[in-house]
Amino acid sequence: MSEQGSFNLDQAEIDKNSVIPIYYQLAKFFEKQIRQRNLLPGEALPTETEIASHFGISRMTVRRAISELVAAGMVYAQKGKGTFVAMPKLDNIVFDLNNFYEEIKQKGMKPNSKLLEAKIVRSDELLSKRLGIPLNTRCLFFRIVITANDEPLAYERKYTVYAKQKPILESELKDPSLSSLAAAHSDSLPVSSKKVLMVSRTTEEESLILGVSRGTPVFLMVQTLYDLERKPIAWGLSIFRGDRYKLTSYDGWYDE
Amino acid sequence: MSEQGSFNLDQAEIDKNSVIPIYYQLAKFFEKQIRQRNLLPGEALPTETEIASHFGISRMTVRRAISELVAAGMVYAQKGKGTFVAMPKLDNIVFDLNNFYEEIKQKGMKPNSKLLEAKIVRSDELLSKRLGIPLNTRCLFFRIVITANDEPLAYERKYTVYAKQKPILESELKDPSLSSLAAAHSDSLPVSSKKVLMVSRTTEEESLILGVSRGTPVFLMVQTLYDLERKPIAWGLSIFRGDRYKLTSYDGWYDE
DNA sequence: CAGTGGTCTAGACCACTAT
DNA sequence: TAGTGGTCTAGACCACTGA
Repeated sequence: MSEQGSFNLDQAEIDKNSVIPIYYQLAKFFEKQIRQRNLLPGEALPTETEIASHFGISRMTVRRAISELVAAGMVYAQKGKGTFVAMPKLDNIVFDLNNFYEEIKQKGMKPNSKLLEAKIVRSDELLSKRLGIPLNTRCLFFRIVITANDEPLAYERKYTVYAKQKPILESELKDPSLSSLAAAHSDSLPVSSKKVLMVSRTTEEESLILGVSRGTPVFLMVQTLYDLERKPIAWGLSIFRGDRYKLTSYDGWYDE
Repeated sequence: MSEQGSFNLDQAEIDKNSVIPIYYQLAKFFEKQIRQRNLLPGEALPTETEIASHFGISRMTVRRAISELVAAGMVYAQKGKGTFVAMPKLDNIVFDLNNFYEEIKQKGMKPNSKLLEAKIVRSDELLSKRLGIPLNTRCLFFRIVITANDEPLAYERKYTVYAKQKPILESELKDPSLSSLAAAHSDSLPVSSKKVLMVSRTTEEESLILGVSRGTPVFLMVQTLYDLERKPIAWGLSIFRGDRYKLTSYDGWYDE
């Protein structure tokens, strides 16, 4: 008796001779069944032995498939009971602004970054404190504006210790990630990072560069990079226009 | 010849008769070695067969251990070459404000939430549009202030369709998550969620409630919950004081 | 070519759950 | 007790890498 809603193992098309691994095909099958609501939250999946014998595959392969779903948070397993479709976690608040460029592109806009300034500076008291370095240490200083369709979106200022005498390459400006800059120009490798997101208002300078009126609300992100010895080696400050930028996060399995 | 830095398989204390699974002990061992910098980014782990024979365990068990590290992003495997310690991803910008209460507690403060108002309203045009319901539908309306050490931190307004006639319980206010409210009071189950984080300035009302001057920059989070048919069933708006709240994100493996 | 990780099998024993 | 998921084994074959 396997009548859980409209779910049926026979709907699965598992090709044992495919180049695509069996466990992957199987995981995708269950994922699809859950997304299409043929398996509803709380319902039980067939048992591992049942699935294995149905497809004539090893139980270990079935387990590999199910563990993918467990990792994705779509099902949970209970020892001695069975495996069940999970309730989507809807109160996870996770904002991801990984692909700044990608996000802009996805909105059909043309991202670009413009270097305003790049120079070697001697660290003043504040910078020395932030980077944990002696006064007057040589540092690389960058100012960058990120635009979408030629409209300024973000303004970034970044500092990193300038130990090597390597020149600053044009290519480094295309995707101005602080960690690659620090890796290239500082003495040591960045291995950990701290980022803080705050709200703020634009200063006079920021307003001019972003083309907004003074005091406009903005996202302010401060990033500090550390080396193996837990010493800061780079520091950056990014201002994102609040009237143009927002973070979006989706939860749940039902996209359509 | 196994002389990768100060790393040595003999340092591992694997108890094959422990209740703790072997793969778990092994994964923790490698994790520790990486965190303690005995294995550095780019360095190779011993091969799977080497590890297996060293401890007298099956290669599958070794693979299970390593797959934990791969999932954690600490190592990556290359077919035909070997398994290597990864570079920490430092430009992932992932902000997580899951445990609002926990975060406040961790700072040694006393979190609390106070119900300002809870009533049944008839949906006006705007709310009807947001929730995709007819005009004048009965909705549950909440207003909550979250405080830390009696200082207001956030102000939340939440709406959900009020289909059942269940009374509003006091306990529902302790951890006022929109999804549990919607599950309890609307007709259907929330299965997906959209959250948008923006910056804004306080209105007159918000300023009074949060005890800040008008126009103070704030985080503004809007959450919409959807049911299985992709219809919105709840809507909430949260204002976080920008002068008291910030989002922090750490990357990398080296905590100390 | 030998060595690596990726997949898969057909068993096994265990702890746990429900009856 | 019977059935479940969790762990583990000792093999196997494959595709890929580098010399």
